[in-house]
Amino acid sequence: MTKHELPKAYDFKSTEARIYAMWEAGGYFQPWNDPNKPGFDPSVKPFVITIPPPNVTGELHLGHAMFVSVEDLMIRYHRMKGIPTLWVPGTDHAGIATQLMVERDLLKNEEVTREELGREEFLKRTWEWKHKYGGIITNQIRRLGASCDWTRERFTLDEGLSRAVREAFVRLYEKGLIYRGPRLINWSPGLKTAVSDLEVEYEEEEATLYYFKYMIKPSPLHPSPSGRGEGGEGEFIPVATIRPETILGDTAVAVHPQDERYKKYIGRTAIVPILGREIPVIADEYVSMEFGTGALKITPGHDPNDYAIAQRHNLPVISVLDAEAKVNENGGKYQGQDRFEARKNLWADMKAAGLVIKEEPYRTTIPRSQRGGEIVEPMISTQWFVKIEPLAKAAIEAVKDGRIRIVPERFEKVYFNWMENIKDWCISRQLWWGHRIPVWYCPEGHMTVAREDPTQCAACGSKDIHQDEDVLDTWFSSGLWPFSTLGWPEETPDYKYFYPTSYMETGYDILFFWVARMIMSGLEFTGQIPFHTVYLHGLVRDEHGQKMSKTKGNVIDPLTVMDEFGTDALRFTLLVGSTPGNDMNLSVKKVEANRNFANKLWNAGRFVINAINSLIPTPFPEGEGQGAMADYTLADSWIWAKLQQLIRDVERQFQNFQYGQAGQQIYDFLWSDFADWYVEIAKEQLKNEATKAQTVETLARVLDICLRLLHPFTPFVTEEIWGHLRQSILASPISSLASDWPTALITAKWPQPRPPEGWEEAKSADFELIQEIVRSIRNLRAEKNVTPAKKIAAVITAGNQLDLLESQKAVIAALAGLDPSQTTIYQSLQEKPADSAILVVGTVEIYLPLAGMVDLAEERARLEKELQETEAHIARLEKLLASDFANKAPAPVVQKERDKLAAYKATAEKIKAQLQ
RNA sequence: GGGCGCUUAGCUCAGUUGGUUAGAGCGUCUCUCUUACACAGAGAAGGUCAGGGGUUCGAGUCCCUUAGCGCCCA
Repeated sequence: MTKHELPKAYDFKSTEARIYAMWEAGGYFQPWNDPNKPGFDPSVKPFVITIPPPNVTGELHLGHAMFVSVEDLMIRYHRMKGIPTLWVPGTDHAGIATQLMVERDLLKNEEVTREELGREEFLKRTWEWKHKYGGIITNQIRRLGASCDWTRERFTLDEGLSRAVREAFVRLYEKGLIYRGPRLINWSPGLKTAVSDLEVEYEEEEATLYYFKYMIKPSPLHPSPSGRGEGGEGEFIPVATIRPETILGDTAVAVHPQDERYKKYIGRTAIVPILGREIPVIADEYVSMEFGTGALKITPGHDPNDYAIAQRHNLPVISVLDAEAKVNENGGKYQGQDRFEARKNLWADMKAAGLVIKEEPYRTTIPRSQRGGEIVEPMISTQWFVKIEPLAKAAIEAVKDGRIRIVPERFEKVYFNWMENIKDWCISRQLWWGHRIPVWYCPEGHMTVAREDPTQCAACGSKDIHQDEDVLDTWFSSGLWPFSTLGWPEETPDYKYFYPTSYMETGYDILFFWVARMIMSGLEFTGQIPFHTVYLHGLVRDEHGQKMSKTKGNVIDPLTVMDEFGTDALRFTLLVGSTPGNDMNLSVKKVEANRNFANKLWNAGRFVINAINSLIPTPFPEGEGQGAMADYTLADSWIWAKLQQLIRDVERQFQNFQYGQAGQQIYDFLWSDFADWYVEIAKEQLKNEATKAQTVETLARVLDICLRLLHPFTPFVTEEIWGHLRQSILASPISSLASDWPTALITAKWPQPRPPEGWEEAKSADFELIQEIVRSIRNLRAEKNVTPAKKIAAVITAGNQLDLLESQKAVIAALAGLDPSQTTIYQSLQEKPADSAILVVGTVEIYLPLAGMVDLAEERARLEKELQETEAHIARLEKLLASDFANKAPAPVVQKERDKLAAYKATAEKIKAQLQ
């Protein structure tokens, strides 16, 4: 038996990797009830989370650290409760991000573009890239302590998941819920692909509003007001636009039907500047008379609102831009020019032609690509879409009827609002990295949509078929994640047992991207909800609430933080500093404080372990130290009662998703109650052979439970200490204490509260009196600058608390720095000691003879001040109790106030007597 | 324009069925290297809980309203 000394400070660097390897090797991350193994019991309900898959080529940021911390906490909690627990890890292929990264790399290192390389070669390179860098993020997630089942790790481009994607696509197609056609979509000219509505971000920016004349074609039917010429010469409608280049695609000018200024032009013909194309002037209620000039140019090919108007009026749709956002053949002499160049040139030409009215600065929202950052161009393009309404309807229902609960609840409203206004989802992307759309075309124009790659056209049998060039939106595959990772569409044992999953935990910023789509897909494809609870955490910001960004330079790298303070410190900070759905501000200072907490825990552990090791290895008599209350000291009883309350509180907080609150309470208990009070008293109790054994046992039990409660928050340090604790106990006379403990804390049982036994309140009240006495003495010592090392004498009158104080004399003396041999306790005194400072705590009076340090006048002043405060309380409480409060408030509440009043009155009496 | 959130100590934040002296960490000030821990211990200062109104015996907590900040959707 070796009892090597533990280091003075917790060394996370030498601990974390070793502990993680131990867990993984021990198979602890796998569910104990596994449908693929013998002895499986299908009747036991599992707890399951599928990880929100990070980008395979991504690197760890605080968003990852947050979700891993929260999910690992949920998983560890349920695992310790004895529930078969599965956390499925994995990554997604992140079509755009990954493709961009590989393209950039190719250009830099080999000076080739993907087009030069060709699709097949490019994909080969991208897979190479994935194999090389794909493990980075998962290893970083391991570093966070994630207890996920790595044997079930998935990737969205895996064979199985690809089959799921195909199955999903084909099923939707067969149901008529997928269609292909030209529609106005968001085009990213930088990425040269369509993106979905969600991938466009709108930001208010400085822009220019260009005012110009839409000339009305002269007409003999409408004589000119000036009376000159054939009529109408020089007439125009003033129009304003942010994007003059779209003039090239105008197919109408619209005015409000009631607008007196322009009514007369309705039905006439306007002339597109420079191009000279003739277009109608139409009336539409949509036009706002107040905005701009009150007249609107209609460009259905490049504006969603205009597109809607065009559909109402059967206007033609003209596209004037190509895939790179350069003007196409419809743009006349501007063909080939970039959209912004064309804007400049066209405007100059219009100016020359006298069509320009003015320009003015204007603030407006500009749509930008979430990925590339360039201005997104609404364009007509042939794409694949999911007809989303029927899916959304079912998804709304699932939340409305409570089958799915969103935490915090307010996000249900956000969810409904989005779902109810949802638009068809553009799922095709003009990328190469992703799931290629399973549709083949033949020269006859037939489409073959198939689960397996076909060899001929399903309609005409032509062998001359080619697959659609596009791939699917990455979110299409991640929407299937909760079930595709479990084997769907196969009815695998995993799928049958672990699906539906339990929680979906992620940031609120991807409620729509993911959670909504997962719910829709889950209901559609599996006929079941994919999870019953959605827990949304907030975003991590810097310490002043600013969004972290590279340009601001305020990014906190979780890896750096972990290097400096340890994983547990970071996890604890993220978990305790946040509340569900609310953003949190993270500062390195906080992480440092929690590093200190881990160290505090470590040292409390060290103390307990040393105490256990100091026990003489002779077993106690049978039955001793097994809960015979009479043997326990007041402090033992108190800490035990406090601990039971803590277990109850923490359990309640976990049930309500109040993890931060739970963590805070454990922190407070460990530091303030256990370390500051109980451990200090234990030091005294350990000196006494009569109380030593029970003290060691209490220390061990309380620490054990603390470690268990804390384990989901700070898994490494707790596992490490618990291991040492267990070893020490097993090698000690109290070995029976740990006889049913497993070998690792990760699977130790979650503490169960004991029902209160009735004595708790009285013991706690007694102990609190002792605490108050100690505090008041310490307070006075500090005030009088008595050095901590100096032991002083005391005379205490205890009144009816004589027995209590006698029994706690050693405790009071030790904690307050009294000399026990010079500390005397009486029920009452005829004559009060001279030259003493006097403290009054309820009915207890404490005389501290501080020769030479007590100034009588000063003492009087101090007591008078105390009396004043006490009397203020008495006055307040008497007023309160004389009011309606006494009749209307619940009896226990009133009684509590009455008791307080009585205590204050007693104190006041004592002080008054002292002042006489 | 619609919706949501936030505003509590110098800073960052807790405070979920309303219970009457509002808490923590960091920072500040005193004292102490007391044999678990100076990544610590003991003590102190610091808040009319954004403003106004209401409900209630009682409001940081519930309702209305104003202001500032932030987010989402259009």
